[in-house]
Amino acid sequence: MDTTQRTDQARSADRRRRELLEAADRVVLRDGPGASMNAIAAEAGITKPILYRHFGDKGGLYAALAKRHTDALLDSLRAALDAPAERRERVEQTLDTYLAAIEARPQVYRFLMHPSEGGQQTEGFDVGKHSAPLLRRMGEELAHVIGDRLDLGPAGEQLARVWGHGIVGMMHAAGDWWLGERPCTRAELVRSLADLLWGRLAAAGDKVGGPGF
Amino acid sequence: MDTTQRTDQARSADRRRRELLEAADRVVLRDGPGASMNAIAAEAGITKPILYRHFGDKGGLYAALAKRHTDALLDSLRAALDAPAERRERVEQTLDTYLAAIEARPQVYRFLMHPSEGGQQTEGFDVGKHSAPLLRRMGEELAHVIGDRLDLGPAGEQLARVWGHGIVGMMHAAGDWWLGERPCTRAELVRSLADLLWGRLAAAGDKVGGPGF
DNA sequence: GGCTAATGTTACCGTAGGTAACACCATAGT
DNA sequence: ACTATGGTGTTACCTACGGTAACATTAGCC
Repeated sequence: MDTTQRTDQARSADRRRRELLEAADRVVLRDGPGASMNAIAAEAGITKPILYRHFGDKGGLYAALAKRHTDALLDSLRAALDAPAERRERVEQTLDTYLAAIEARPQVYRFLMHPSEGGQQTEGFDVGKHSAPLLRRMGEELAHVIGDRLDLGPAGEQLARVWGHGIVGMMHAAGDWWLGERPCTRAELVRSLADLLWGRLAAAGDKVGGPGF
Repeated sequence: MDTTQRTDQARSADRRRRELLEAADRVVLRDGPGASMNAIAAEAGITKPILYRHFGDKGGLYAALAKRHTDALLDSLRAALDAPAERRERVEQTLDTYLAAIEARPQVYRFLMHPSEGGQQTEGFDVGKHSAPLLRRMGEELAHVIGDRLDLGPAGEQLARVWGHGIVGMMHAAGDWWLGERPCTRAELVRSLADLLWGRLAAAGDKVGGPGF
């Protein structure tokens, strides 16, 4: 039958695709985001044109690769965001989940955050099109949760989006810096960031003798 | 004399270097971060090897280019950070200064934030080495200001650093998203972010009937 | 058997980063 | 005046990578 045939083919192609993605994963984890298509093909035991048939171009491959990890991380974050606990606890859990993930697999993190892509064709200057999609997705996700659960008045929807992206950016930048310098434990970092979100910056006192802040 | 000679040569080389950087600037602003060394050389009216003699490699050129813009932006931010006003006002001024800068010249911003470099030589996986240096420098700068002026107790130094990088990340991510979607005015964005830093997330009430947050 | 289609290959192209080797021209030293 | 030096500039080349065209090979279906 036509449909079963197409289904079979699709299933086979999907399996192959998964295998290729796993090979690509290994190479990217080993060689970093600069991994070449040749290297990936070699790891998969095949040659370049096959990769191109499956993924179109390097951007396609990397997008597929990123989607897997992004989805996985987003699932973890959703779980933390939905845990039954009070707000502060939940915020800390979410921060910790993210930081634990990037700590456990810095290569994956680096790959996701530094796409280094951006086909430079004719487009005039599409800022925003090139930012790491993971950050955007996390920001939107968080915005959704905030907007759903918090009563923020008339402009609450917009406020939630700003906060979603802002908090994600805070988490990301702090995590990136922390991963590089390791100046404190993960728990301390989580506490510090939660303190920041809880307004401790605004509440802190000026240093005696200082010019004030 | 030897010294005067070397000074003369150095002065000439410096002038040339500045000219080359200005040409590179024009090309990068026109063609985006993917601008080729050939294109830059052509714009400067010379050929590639000269660029390489002056800057070593593309990373060197881009680093020099980035340093100019980064220094300029940091100066603006320092001014806002040092303005005579109360804390909230100063925070808003700083946020606004940054956002006005990226709004005025998105190409420069895009270039600074997306180095897209990372010479893929043998290095094993230096996470943090590849993050945009601008973010790091802004984070350190802010950390310094916070640590200098706020009384944050015994672990204040470390807290200030976390907050510095965190706040800069928040500003960056929110700005990046805002620049792409333009969902509100700059002033509204500034207010929303300042509200977030002032603990409004922690203070907001749960939505009626929701699962709480 | 013969058609189609997927899977695989080799061999190639264009472009970009980077370099080697050579030419030009000023100035300094003798 | 004649050379040596050092900066400026060139052409021509190498390598590596993304991407593609054209050609084998094998499997299933009529």
